[in-house]
Amino acid sequence: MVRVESMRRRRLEPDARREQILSVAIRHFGSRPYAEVSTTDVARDAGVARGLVNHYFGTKKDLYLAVVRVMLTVPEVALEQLPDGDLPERVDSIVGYFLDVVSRHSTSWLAATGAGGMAGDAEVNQVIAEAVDVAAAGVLRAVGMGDDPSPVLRAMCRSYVGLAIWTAQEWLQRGVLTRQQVHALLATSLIALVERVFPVH
Amino acid sequence: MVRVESMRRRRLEPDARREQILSVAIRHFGSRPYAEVSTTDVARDAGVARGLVNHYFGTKKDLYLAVVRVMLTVPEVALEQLPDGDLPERVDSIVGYFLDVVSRHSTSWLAATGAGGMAGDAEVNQVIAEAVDVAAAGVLRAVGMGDDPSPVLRAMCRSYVGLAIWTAQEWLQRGVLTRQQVHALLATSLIALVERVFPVH
DNA sequence: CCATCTTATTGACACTTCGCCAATAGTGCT
DNA sequence: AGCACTATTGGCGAAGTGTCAATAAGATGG
Repeated sequence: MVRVESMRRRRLEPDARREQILSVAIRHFGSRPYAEVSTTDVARDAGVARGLVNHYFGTKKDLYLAVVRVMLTVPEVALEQLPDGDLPERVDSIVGYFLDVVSRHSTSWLAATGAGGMAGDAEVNQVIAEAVDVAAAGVLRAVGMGDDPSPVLRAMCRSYVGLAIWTAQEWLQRGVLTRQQVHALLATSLIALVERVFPVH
Repeated sequence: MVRVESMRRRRLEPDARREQILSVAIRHFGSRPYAEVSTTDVARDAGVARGLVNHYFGTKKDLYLAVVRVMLTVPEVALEQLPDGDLPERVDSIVGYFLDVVSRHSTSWLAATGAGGMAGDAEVNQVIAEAVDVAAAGVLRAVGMGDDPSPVLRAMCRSYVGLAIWTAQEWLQRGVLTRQQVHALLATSLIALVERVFPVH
């Protein structure tokens, strides 16, 4: 039952060890809220003394921040793809791509955007806010208004990203909406914003 | 420096004591995330032994649940007011009322919907979900679709409530949008949903 | 192949917070 | 005044976290 590897101390390159601990932490924080994950759990599953976790990541919150950063970098790269065509097509494309990414990494993504038990903390909020900002910029680019957008426009787009996040959570956690319905809701909402709200400001 | 009242033990009716502790807890949880509030803080500010907090509310999470429940009951009653007129008027009315309530109780309300550091917890999520459900029902009633709504319709309306919450946070915390702009965004979004998404399903 | 040096890793200590419970002491009643 | 009820206290034990000197794994040089 006891792993043979744990019988003897094993020395790894700092980068490798850090990566290993991080992956274990991702698995834990992705499946249970912040308060229910102890650094002892992470250390045990990594086959490592608890002190080493602090040595590499500092405090527990710092470890969580590293985890959230990894979880949120996935959606960011997804928005780099720029579609062509008229507005409805581009909106369809960006919404579809968003739903693809979200459904593929559902558990970790839900945990990250839900800020599994650390919402309200200043640093965590900032990391999430930055990711939302990147997503909002991607949306603006997709609808053809990405060139030097005003702060107001960017703020409104952040609100739309909030709608997308909420709707995705509603979709994946409750399971009463179909993907088509979610897609329709997000697409028509975005079109309405672009046509009837953004131009005024 | 030392309060005279604390020199001598003071005996209160259970209801009164519970109410007093709860109000102190609301003030603390409303201004700081969950993890940064200790039951010792609450007990000290209430002029009471820490054990008494547990005696009245059980665990710390239970205390937080009681706080969130109080914070979220305010918006609920606000949605009971039913306006008359055509769709744009009714939408304007419900959005305006929502923004009134939110801005009036901004700090506590933001802390509650942001789940100040306890998101991901099952019980906390359920309390918030119930409040969102009530709000969604109010929105459906306001737009004249409140009679026996389908689960799909209710789910979509929960998404809209999510947009409203998110936008309100953007408005009150970042301060880049004006109230008029927030109002316009939420009103036209709701109208678009009612006219172009809800009918299909 | 052994001695030495670097540093990744450990284990324990101090501190904080939380839930629990027997002991204590207000407060009304006789 | 004395008594009974129970609101309230204070301390104990468990769990978690951050820190740091001590340890040993593995590379390096002779």
